[in-house]
Amino acid sequence: MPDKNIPDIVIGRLPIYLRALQRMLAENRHVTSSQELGERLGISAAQIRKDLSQFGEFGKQGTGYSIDYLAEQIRQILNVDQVWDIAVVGAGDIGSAVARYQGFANRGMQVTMIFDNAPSKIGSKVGSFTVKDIANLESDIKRGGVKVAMIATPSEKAQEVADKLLSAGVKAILNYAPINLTVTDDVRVQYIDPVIHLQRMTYYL
Amino acid sequence: MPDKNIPDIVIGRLPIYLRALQRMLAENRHVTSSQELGERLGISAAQIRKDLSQFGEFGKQGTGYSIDYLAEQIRQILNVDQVWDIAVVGAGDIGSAVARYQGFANRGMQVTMIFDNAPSKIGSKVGSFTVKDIANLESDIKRGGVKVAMIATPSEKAQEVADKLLSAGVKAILNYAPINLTVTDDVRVQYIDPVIHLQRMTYYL
DNA sequence: TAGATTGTTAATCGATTAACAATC
DNA sequence: TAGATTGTTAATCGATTAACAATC
Repeated sequence: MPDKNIPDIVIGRLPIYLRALQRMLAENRHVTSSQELGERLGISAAQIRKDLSQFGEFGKQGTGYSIDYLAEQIRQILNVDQVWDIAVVGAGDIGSAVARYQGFANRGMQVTMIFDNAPSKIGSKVGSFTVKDIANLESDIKRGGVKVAMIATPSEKAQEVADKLLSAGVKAILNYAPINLTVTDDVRVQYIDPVIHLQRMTYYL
Repeated sequence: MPDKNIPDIVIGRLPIYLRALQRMLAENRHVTSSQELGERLGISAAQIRKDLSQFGEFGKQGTGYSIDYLAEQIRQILNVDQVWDIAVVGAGDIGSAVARYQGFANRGMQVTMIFDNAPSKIGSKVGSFTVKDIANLESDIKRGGVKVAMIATPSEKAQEVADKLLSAGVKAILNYAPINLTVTDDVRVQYIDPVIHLQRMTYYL
């Protein structure tokens, strides 16, 4: 069954499973079980088995899952058995940190370009990248065939940037600006706002 | 009813509502409705009314919600009508970006200290902060009465840092290291890993 | 008053868990 | 074989939505 409309909440857990599996591999582990994985992640074993069963049968009764094999299967499901090029828009503190971030390696992502609109930044170096002029955003992204972008501009510019990204063909946006974006429904948006996470915790303090 | 065990998923939406309300205020708006808010956020009006009704009656039939008043109520619920001091651990790209981040202002959070273990960084400046020695983490955090921290260290150090934070009395941790933390259950943890968000989107591409 | 929108109830929908036969 | 763990079904649990009386 290639695609029987999997709940998005299940898709959301797959990257978590994958990250844990890659961590286990780094610890030189080769086999795991839904129970062990669940304990590490604070998720029930039944839920992990149910989630995985949406996509196929990846385990063996009695022994569990081959970590290598399961990781590879999840990578294929998530389309991260390839490497996605990412454009970063905004070369301030956050954009620069993200462009230099080492954590994309081996996880199917790589930053390939970074844009800003400030003359003082255009042409300067951020890590190994030369900051590009945001005026060329659409043509550069189109030429590069880039489908994934991260917005790290001030809130006021974020929607405008998003509109340009869409017309350049971007289909997935990770938005660091603390504002909701309006996009066409063939485009995915995810949000990272540390304050949202922090406020969610202070309720309990 | 001060506390009838509100679902965590409801708590998780309150910061989103608050952010949208503050945005509306910045646009000089003074009244809104569950319908308008829902359209902006992609959430049903019924859900917003249901969520809010868990905490009290904040609206007026026929006219909707006073944005100012509702924002203030949500701030009180989330305990962000005060300002929480935050300790940042790790003065690399991410820790430095977070320490300098302007987005905490008026949202109940402020960074007050940043730590690292590298002699080359200790004593140097990150924004207006002088990087402190991680060796003094426990005593500095205890003395400051800090309850909220962000971890921006390499994955290998994150659990060790978390342990120290707990013994220093920290009760809420926002973890940027791509690894699951184990903590006692009086402590809240939230995670930010851009790759998790990106992989969640590439499934659909 | 007429129109609009809340707060809340009941119905629906969807997600999680428990349990177990199958089988490695 | 005996023990362990999967994949899956059915039962439970919880969250969302629809609908509407109350009322501004």
